[in-house]
Amino acid sequence: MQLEISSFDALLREGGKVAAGSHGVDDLVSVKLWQNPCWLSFRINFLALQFNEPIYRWIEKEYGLARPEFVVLYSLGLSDGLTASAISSSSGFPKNTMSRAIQKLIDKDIIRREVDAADLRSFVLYITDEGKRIVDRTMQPMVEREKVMLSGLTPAEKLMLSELLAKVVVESPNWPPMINIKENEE
Amino acid sequence: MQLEISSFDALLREGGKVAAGSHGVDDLVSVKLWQNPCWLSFRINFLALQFNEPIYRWIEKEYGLARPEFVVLYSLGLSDGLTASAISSSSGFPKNTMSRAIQKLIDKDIIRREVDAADLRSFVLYITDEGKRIVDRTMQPMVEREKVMLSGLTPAEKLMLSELLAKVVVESPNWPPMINIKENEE
DNA sequence: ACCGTCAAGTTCCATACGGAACAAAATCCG
DNA sequence: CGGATTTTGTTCCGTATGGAACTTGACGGT
Repeated sequence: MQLEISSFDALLREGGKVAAGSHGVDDLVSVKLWQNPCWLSFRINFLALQFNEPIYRWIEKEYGLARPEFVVLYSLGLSDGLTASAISSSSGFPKNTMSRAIQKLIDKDIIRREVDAADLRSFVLYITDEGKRIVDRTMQPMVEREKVMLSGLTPAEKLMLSELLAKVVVESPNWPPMINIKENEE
Repeated sequence: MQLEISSFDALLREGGKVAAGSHGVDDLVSVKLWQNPCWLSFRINFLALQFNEPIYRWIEKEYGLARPEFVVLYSLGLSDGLTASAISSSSGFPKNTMSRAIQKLIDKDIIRREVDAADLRSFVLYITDEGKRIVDRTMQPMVEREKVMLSGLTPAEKLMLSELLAKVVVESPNWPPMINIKENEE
C-alpha cells in the first residue's frame, strides 16, 4: 500500500487554506475541505447542495413543483421544443422520472406535448404561457442565490471560476466511462 | 420587468466559450452551459453528477453500501469518533437517513458505536478495521475519478479551481439563509 | 431544584425514486 | 424488403427517502 501522496496533490487539496482561515465553517466541513483526498467532489457536492436545497424547497412551496418537474420546465425555458429523452440525458434524471414529471406538468397546463410527425414514438414538448410565467418568477431568486454564493469572490475570480468549470464540463465527453475500475487485487 | 442583463453577467456565463468550442458535448448541455442565467448551479450540479453517479454505483455494486452509508463511512475515515448529527449536518442528509445508515453499518461491523459519557443522548461512532479496509479500497477509484475529471486542466488551473471552490465554501456560513425571498409582487 | 426549551436519535408513514420489463416505432443490415 | 437491434416513452413494483411526531437527555433561567 504505497499511498505516497505527491506534494502537488497536497498543495491542490489545501489550496487557499492559509488565506481562508476557518472562520465560521463547521468542524467536519473544515476537515472535508482541507484534509480530504477527494477535494473536488466534496466542494462540488457541498456547493450544489447549498444551491439546490433552499431553491428547490422554495419552488416546491411556492409553485408546487418537485425538482424533476422544475428541471423539465427550466430546460424548456432555455430551449423550447425538446424531447423527454434530451432532457433526461442532459439532467441525469432517469427517463421514467422525467416521464412522470412531464405528465404532471401537462396536467397542470404548464407544458404542452405534440407528437413528432417525423418520429411517432417521441413527443416534442413546449412550454405554455403559464409555464413561462413560472420560469420568469423563479429565475430571479435563482440568479440571486448564485450571486450570494459568489459574493465572496472578486469579479476576476468569478470569471476565472466560470471559465474553469465550463472547461471541465466541456471535456466531460472525453472522459473514460469509469469502466469497472482496475480489478487489480494484488 | 426590466430583465436588463449586465454585460458582465453575460461575460460570466459565457466564460471561456470561444476557447472551448462545443466539441462532443450534448446539444442541451451546450445550451445550459452557454445560455443559462444560472451558469454556476448547472455546472456544479452537472459535475457533481459526473462524479457521484459512477462512483456510488460502483461502491454499491462492489461493497453493497448505499450512498448515505458510504457518506458515514467516509466521514469517519477522515475523522474518527464523530456523532451522527455532525455527519448529518456536514453532508446535508437528514438525520433519520443517517440514523438508518449508521444502523446498517453497525450490523455489518463496519463501524462501532459507543455512548458518549458526557452526553447520554448521543453516540460516538468509530470505524472498525473492516471499515478502514473498505475506505482504503474505495479511495483509489475516487481519487482516480477526480483526476480524470480534471485531466483537461493544467496544474495551474487545477490549483486555481481548488482555491476558488474552497474560498466559496469557506464563505458559506456568511450567506443569508435564503429567507422567504423578497415577496415583492409589483 | 424545577419547568420550559432545546438537541440527539429513532420510528412512522406517505411518497418519490429508479431499475427492469415492456410496447411501439425507427433503424440497421444482410 | 424482413428480422434483429436500438430508441422512445410508459408501467410496474420494491425500496429508499425525508417530513413530522416522538423519546430521552441536556441546558438555562428563576
